[in-house]
Amino acid sequence: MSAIRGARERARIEVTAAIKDEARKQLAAEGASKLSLRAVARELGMVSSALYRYFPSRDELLTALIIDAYDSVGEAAERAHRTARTEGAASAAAEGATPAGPATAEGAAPPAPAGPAASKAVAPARSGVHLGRWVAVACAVRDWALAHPHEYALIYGSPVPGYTAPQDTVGPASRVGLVLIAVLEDAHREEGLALPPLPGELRPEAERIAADIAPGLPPAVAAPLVAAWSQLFGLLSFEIFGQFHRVVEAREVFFRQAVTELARTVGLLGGRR
Amino acid sequence: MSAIRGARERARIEVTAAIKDEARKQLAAEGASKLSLRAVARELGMVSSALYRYFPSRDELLTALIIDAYDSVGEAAERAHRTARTEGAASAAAEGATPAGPATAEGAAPPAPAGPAASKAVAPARSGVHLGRWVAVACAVRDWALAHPHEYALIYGSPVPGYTAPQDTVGPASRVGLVLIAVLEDAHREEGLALPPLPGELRPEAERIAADIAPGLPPAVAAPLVAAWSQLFGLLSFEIFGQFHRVVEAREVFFRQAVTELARTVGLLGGRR
DNA sequence: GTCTATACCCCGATAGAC
DNA sequence: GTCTATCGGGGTATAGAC
Repeated sequence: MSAIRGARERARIEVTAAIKDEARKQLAAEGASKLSLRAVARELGMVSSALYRYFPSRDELLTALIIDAYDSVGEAAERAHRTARTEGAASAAAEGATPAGPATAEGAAPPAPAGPAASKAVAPARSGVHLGRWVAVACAVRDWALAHPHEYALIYGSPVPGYTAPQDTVGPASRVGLVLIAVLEDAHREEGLALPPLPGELRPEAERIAADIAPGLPPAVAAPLVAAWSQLFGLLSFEIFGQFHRVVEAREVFFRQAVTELARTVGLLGGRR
Repeated sequence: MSAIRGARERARIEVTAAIKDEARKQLAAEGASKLSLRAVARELGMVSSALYRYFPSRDELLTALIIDAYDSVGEAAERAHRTARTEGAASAAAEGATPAGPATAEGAAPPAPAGPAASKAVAPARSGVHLGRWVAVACAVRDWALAHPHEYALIYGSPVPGYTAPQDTVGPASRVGLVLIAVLEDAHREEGLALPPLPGELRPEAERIAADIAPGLPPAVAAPLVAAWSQLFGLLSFEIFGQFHRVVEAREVFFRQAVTELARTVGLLGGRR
């Protein structure tokens, strides 16, 4: 009896997955606002009314796709973070503040550690470990976005008109942000952060943000972190949505550099101030 | 005879405008991918086939809307730039580097001019005039976006599936970027820029970008400028598309601060390095 | 849980009369 | 330039038999 129920449940799960897979394909071809249960059913060799046993409406299917997408990019970010935290622990420090792979600084001053005396061992204050994690997470998000542009558009592009995301999406939606917060919290605890100046008029808002989403971070960092979070996706959206067409060609190196500079705004790179 | 032709042309222009207005309304209600000639015609009391005399296809109507939107935001940016350039010439300098309105720094160090000796008159190098223009342009774009969220989504959100923008859109699409370039070129010429470091691996790309879009700027500034341009729209997209929901509350002050920091990445604020 | 059938909508695009 | 009529699609959602 429970075997039967088990089999049924398994079948149900498989069909549900097949529906979502096909729906993702259609997302690519037609866009979220034109996602159609009928077309999905047709492609699956089912009849449209059968789908209603799995998703009570088109919007519920859309919600499932949105949650899956947030979970997918969130998991990519978390995995990159875990990897960078273990394997990268020793190696990143050697790379210094520019974890950019083979060819490093050539014509310009390399990003220097905090103090005016830039000898490497002088202080543990800016090892580059956390910057490396920051860049690794950002690159993981970018890789995900390039591999899943339509799911990216679904969650970070224009909202689907007439559709309002239910509460279930907010948890998955915050996963990438939580990873960025974790990177900064580690850095704050272990090495300290180069606190950006916090103008007085922003102080109440910064304190509210810190209290709400990152109680472990100083307000002077929490507010810039939210800004950097959105700016990271600004870079990605312009690349994915084609605004960089005929403007930026060496996309990856451009991205790495921009994201490294972004790290400065949240105190991960030290420097002046 | 020419009077008749004039009247006809006027009527044609008026009807065309009415069609676009109604289409913009539908953009808000249904989204770009569902924009429908029939619905527009219905709402206008016309019959659908009549619209084909004005727009040969749905995509042509979409193109017209996209061009209008780019022109609209571009003009807003240009107007803000002009205004800041004339009226703000004297007043901005007095404000210093934080052109934020009434309540300025309270609890944090105010953004200081370049050198270690921070007395105001020591050098003309960082007057704040150009920073003021930068912020003014950014705020004008934001005001436009808040006033026209659906047109914003049309041009800076997910691309419309199955639609490819024709060449006619690229001119209007670049207007905002050109204003940002103009701000930096003025600053470069008049006061110099605090050149960000340019890692060697980014150098060829930076030189290409500078040559292509901003021959008047050093490559070390041109590349960060493109990044800042996309990041500016990252801030806007997150605000317009609702990602800041329950995260950022004091949107305007948050934006001004983020955009001011963005100015630092393009050498408009001076500071370390 | 899947099927057929159905009610009741939508769309882009064109032909041809006026 | 606007109309009617039409071709040939599309869609959500439900009822009721199996």
